[in-house]
Formats: sequence, structure tokens, C-alpha cells
Amino acid sequence: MFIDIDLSNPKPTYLQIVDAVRRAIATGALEPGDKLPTIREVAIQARVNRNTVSRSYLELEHLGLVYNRQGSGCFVSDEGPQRERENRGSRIQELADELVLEAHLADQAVEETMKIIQQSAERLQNESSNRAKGHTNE
Amino acid sequence: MFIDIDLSNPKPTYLQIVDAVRRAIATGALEPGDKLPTIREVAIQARVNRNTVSRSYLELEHLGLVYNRQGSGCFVSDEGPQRERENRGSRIQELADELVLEAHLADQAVEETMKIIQQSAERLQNESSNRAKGHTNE
Amino acid sequence: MFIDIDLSNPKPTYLQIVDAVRRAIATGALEPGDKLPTIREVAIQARVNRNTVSRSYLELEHLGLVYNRQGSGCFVSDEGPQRERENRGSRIQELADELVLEAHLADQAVEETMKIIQQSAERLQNESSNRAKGHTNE
Amino acid sequence: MFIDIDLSNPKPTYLQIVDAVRRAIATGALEPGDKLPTIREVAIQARVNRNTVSRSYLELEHLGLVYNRQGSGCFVSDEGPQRERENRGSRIQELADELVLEAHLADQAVEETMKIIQQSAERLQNESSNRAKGHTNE
DNA sequence: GTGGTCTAGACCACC
DNA sequence: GTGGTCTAGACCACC
Repeated sequence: MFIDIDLSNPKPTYLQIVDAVRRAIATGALEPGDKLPTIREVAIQARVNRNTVSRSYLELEHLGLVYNRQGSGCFVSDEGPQRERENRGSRIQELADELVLEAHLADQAVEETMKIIQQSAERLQNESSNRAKGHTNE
Repeated sequence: MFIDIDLSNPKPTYLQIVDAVRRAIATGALEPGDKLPTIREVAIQARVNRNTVSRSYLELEHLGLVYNRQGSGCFVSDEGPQRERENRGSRIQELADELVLEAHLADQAVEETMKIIQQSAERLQNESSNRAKGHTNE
Repeated sequence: MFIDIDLSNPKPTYLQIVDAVRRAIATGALEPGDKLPTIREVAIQARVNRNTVSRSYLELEHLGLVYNRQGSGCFVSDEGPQRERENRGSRIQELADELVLEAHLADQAVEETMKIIQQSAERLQNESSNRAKGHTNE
Repeated sequence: MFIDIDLSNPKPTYLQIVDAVRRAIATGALEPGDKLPTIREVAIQARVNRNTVSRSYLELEHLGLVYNRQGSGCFVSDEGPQRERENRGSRIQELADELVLEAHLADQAVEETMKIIQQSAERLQNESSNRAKGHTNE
């Protein structure tokens, strides 16, 4: 699990780490019982302060996705993948509602919003395939 | 500029006021240099405490949309309309990107996401027309 | 009196106009009884909204430097130059105190602060002489 | 981090708290990811209302120095120390430029401005040492 | 009259 | 327990 921190991203660093782990759990890259990289390892790899990673792991524990065992590390909980699916469904609804509201306030037609979604999806598609190629060549 | 506070709305009161002003700036109802209603006026009209309105105006100042002048009032800044457009445009883009990412991680087809958007827009439409009827019957 | 608005300047536009007029009064370019350019003229020349200029003139009246006469225009008050001198003395003290405090908080030696003041003064000197040349060639 | 509120200081209490935290970040006493004392703790220690501290923490979040997490606490952001340096550096430059301009308009020689800075610095020095003695005698 | 600050006390959401 | 929001009421600075 490589975590790529984008400092220009307005999203706080610790949440970017949380998202990366959630994604790994959602896709099955991390399964129940799997050990996450140590805080120290993530800090070095992502070039952030250890405190920040510690904060991310605490957040993940609060979400019920992992459990931290002092001395041994951080592990994906048995309920992790299921919780992650549940969290995500309501998150999607929230985002959709807020997006529709903002678009409405900007006097944007629903069709225009749909177009932005479509373009965003294509961009994600391209990035994914590029990343796949990049990783192959590493 | 009439501000209608919806107490059943989970969005905090002070943010509902912020949104109302942002909308007025976005639509051109409020132009650079225009004076906003005084904090006391808004408090009475919207039936909220003066402190709550004060917090909204502070937030609007932090967004660079207005400036508050002790002894004179609150005025739309020259950069207000432009900032508002920028803020809103980038906010919509951010939301769309995050929505698409979450949908992708949930293995949701783009068509499904579109459907959720469509339903959310219809729900907003219904709420708006119900609110309009309510005002007519008052 | 040419007013040059710098939109990239964090200082609000209306305050930039206020400062320009104060400067003109301080230097004697505007004397008691002199008529200021009309709001409309300043708005066109400085490329800002008329509301903004209106706000600046109101502020100048509050400072006791000018008086606005509906239908005839805005004039420098008799007490203008003196009030301006008084305002400026206390303003300099305020700025010096805040500068020293910020420098202290940044662990900056007084000598370093002095150097910054010196450089700023030289920069102002250069700008002034350049502007003088520019105006000669106009 | 002990926060000493000076009730005789014209600077608002909530800004005195903001300054104390900024200082801690500037000096490295608080590092990215570090948890600030809770709002309740600061309120008790500094003998101010919880709302006042809450306002300070909100301001610090607007400055991009910390992030507040409901249920967890307030943490220094990864970009905190850098933002703090930038904010302070540009603030000092702004103040110096404005001071020099005001002094110039008042026909004040640079030497005179320097003297005012020097006196202000000595006054601050005396206040600090008096405050230090006060604490020793408590 | 205008916005700015502060307290006391309450209730809330998330944890 | 943590921060977030809100009210009621007070006093202030600047106007």
C-alpha cells in the first residue's frame, strides 16, 4: 500500500491517509487480520510527521475499521470491510445532496452537473490506467 | 433579501445565513459596495440571536466576500462576486471528484451515481415548491 | 489626483481610495475647500464600483477630513489637514508597536527589524523617483 | 503551554489565545499532529469562558494552522509551521511598508521612525521583564 | 446605531 | 469527553 500525499490538496494530510487505507480495505487489498504498515514506515514513505499518521490510525480505529495493539501494530478488524461498505453508502448520498444543492445555488442545470460527473469519472479512469502502467514499469 | 431559516435543516443556522448572502452575491442581488442589512435587522427578521448573525458575517468576511466596519455596517467587497464564483466552482468540482471516487470504490456504475443525483435534484425541487406554497398560504 | 487601485493588494479597495485622498490632504495637494473628484469620476478612473467610492467618501467624512454636500460634491474641510496630521501621529505609533510585537514573536532582533524598515524606505524612495519620471514623460 | 491573559491589554482575549498558540507553533513547542490542550482545559487555565477559547480555535483553523475534530480534539496541521512562518513574515513586511509610508507622508525622517521603533522595543522589553517578576513573586 | 467581544448556561453530535 | 452551536444578556469602541 503506497500512500501518495498531495500537499496542494485542501484535504488535511491525515484524512488523505485515512482515505488511502479505506480504499485499500474497500478494494480488498487489505483484508481482516492484515497488518497495516507501522506508523513509522508510513511517516517515512509519505514524508509526513509521525504524529499525523498516528492521528490517522486513531481515526481509523474510531471508524471501527482497524484496531491498534501496542507493541504489535495496527490490524484490519473483522468487521472492517462491512463497516466500510456501510459508511460509503451514506457518504455517497451526502455528497450527492450537497453537490445538487451547490449546483442549484449556482443556477446550474442538472444536465451540466451530470456532465461534470461524467468528465470526473473519465479523468479517474485515465488516472487509474496510467497509474497501472506506471506501477508495471517500476 | 429575505432569509428563511429552516430549523429542521441539520445545517447550522449561521451557515444557512451565510448561504443566503452568498446566493444574493452570486445572483447579483448584492453588488460590490452594497450594504448588507445590519446584524440586528437580520436577527429580528430571521428570528435568531444577534450573536448567530454576527458569526455568519464573520464567516463571510473570512471568505473574502464582505468587510465589516464597526460603526458603519457590513459591505460587499469589490472582489466578492468573483470570489463567490471561484469558491462555488471549485466546491462543485471537489464534490463531484469525491463523489465519483467514492462511487468507484463502492464498485458503483456511473449510471447508478447519475440516478442518485437525479433523485436528489427531484427531492430538492419538491422541497422548494413546498416551501413556496407554504409562503403563499401564510 | 490619480488613484491607482491595486487589486492584488490585500487592503480593501475602498481603503486604498481613502488612503489616496488622505495622502493628497497630507501633502497639500488637496487644501481646505478644494472639491474632490465626483464619485462617478473616481469610479470610472479607478475602475471600481460607484458604491465602493461612495463608501470611501463616507469614511473620509467620518474621519472629519471632508464634507459631502448633496448636489454639489465633496469638499476638504477646514480642519482636514490638521486632523490628518493628528490621525497620522497616533497611527505611526500603533504601527510601530504592532511591528515590534510581531518581530518579537518571530524572535527577530531589533537590528533585523531596523534593516527591514531601511529597505522599505529605500524601495519607497525608488518608486517615488520612478513615478516622478513616468509622470514627466506622460 | 501556559496562556497568560492580560485583561488590561486592549487586544481581545480570544486573539491573545490565538497569539499564544501561534507562538508555540512558531517556536516548535507545538509540532504537526500535536494535540492542543482541550478547549475546556484552556478555559479553566486562562480563566475565560469556553466560548472564547472556541472562537480562538476557530480562528486558528481559518488561519490553516490547526484542525478541530469533534470528539477528538484540536491538532496542529502538517502545514502549520510553514503557514505560520509565511503569515508572520508577510505581516511584518506589510506593517513595515505601511509604517514607512505613513512616516513619509508625515514628512518624518527615517531616523525619527527608527527612534520610535527603538522606544517601542524597549517598552515591550520592560513589560516582559515586569511580567516575569510578577510570576516569580506569585 | 453599528459591529465586536465576552460570559453563563444549555443542548447537540461524535466518540 | 470532545468540539460545535445557540440563546440571552451585557458592555464596549467607533460613529
